[in-house]
Amino acid sequence: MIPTLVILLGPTGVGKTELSLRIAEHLSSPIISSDSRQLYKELPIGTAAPTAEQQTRIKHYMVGTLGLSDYYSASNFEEEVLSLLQELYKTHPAVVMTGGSMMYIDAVCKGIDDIPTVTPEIRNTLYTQFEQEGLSAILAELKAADPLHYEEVDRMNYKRVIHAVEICRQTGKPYSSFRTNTHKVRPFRILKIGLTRDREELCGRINQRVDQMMADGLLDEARHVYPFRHLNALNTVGYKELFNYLDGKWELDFAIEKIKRNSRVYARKQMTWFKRDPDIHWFHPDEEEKIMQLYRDLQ
RNA sequence: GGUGCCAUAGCUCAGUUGGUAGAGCAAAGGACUGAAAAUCCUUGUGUCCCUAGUUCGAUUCUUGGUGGCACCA
Repeated sequence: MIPTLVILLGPTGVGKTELSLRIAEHLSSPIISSDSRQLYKELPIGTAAPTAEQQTRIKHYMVGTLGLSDYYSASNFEEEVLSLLQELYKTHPAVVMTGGSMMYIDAVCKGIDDIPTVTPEIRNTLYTQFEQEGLSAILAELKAADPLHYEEVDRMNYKRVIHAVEICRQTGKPYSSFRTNTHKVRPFRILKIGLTRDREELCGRINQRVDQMMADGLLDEARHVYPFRHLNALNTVGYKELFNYLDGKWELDFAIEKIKRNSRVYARKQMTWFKRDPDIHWFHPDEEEKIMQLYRDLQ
């Protein structure tokens, strides 16, 4: 009997958490979060992480496990979730995973190439160079060290360009030589459930949820992590806007409006990513019965 | 009531020495392999507030309105 990974995915605010609890109850399954920001234990409100009450109802994994300055990546997530699943499948025929971090989901489903982790020294050196000399010098280095990737990469996207050069410097080999583009085979079945709502409905929910977060104390949460605001973990919708308020640059109402807008922008980006995945079965979050039926049909 | 300033894309504004206009944000679409709620790319026709004039031609100058803001009463 091949175990199943039931993945509930969709844009932020669509209603994944609520539905995941019910689906997990039907399947007697724990829940793995595939959300790159719910991992941080200091951000429960702004990331709409499952509440203590919800976590009592269903055992959750990959929530609140990291400190803000901990290094983490999609590859770490892949590795951690795969070994977690191996354990869970000993006692559960199906496990639910839910969250909207597109790349993390893909890392679990397809795997990502084995690329070394960049040392902080190399990263810092390159970013200093980027600030002083601009991107063109780094692009020139990439062209020499990895002409193949130079042709392929989005040369306007400094993060991608710099990362490729980081790998070249660190390994002495071209970045492209690490990219095998292979789709790893998993020892479990994957059922991808996409949740969607029409735009107006989704926007309404996002706005309402942001107001609720503020009522729940998001501002205090942001204030609490404010000293660490330059960390990547805090380059996050809901926090970066409130930091501008705390810096005295924005009015509070304006910051809240921005959080709503940026959440909508994020939701759209998520949909762009998900749309191209033909394996996703799309449902409205209310269609719990249909989703369960699809699961049963697969067994 | 008087004087001055302003009225341009959904929003904030730039600009046209008179030849019907452009940035940022938003919006829409897209990319995405170890920082991904990140990062990046593409897409801008709008009675240039209304009216009358000057002019070959006015969104741009002039007259008179209307609305907003500021100051003076």
